Amino acid sequence: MNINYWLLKSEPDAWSWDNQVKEGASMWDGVRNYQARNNLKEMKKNDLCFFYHSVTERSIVGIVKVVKEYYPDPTDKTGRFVVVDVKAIKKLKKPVSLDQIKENSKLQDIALVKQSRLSVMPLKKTEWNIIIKMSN
DNA sequence: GCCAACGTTGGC
DNA sequence: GCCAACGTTGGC
Repeated sequence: MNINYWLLKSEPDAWSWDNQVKEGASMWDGVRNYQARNNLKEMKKNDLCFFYHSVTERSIVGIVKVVKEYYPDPTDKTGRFVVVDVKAIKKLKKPVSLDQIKENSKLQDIALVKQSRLSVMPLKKTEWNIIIKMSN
């Protein structure tokens, strides 16, 4: 099985890692950007995503797994956007901060660095592995 | 809290 | 279909 890797951003004030853990499997809703939506549509069951806290913390804090592939976002009246269901898998031993990511020359291509406003982005396996290493 | 970057909307 | 105006995101 071929797993793909992603990064999901959330403002911890709106939806935090702790919320995700408490909730178990839950919708990743509220995406209102087409590029991000297209990424959601690409996600397959069992794909893994980093959970990133934006704004206040600016760190990757945990890993979630896609447990249900995309379907229409019930919070979207226009019917244009979608959600996936994700579930918390594990917390990183050490959060990996945006600063650390920016300092790593191998991680300069990810959208977190290049396109700060995108909230759902793909990661290469190599990038995923580097970040995993940084968190240990 | 400010503001740059950028995506979206809507008038033309 | 262009582009100005506007709204939002997120780093600083």
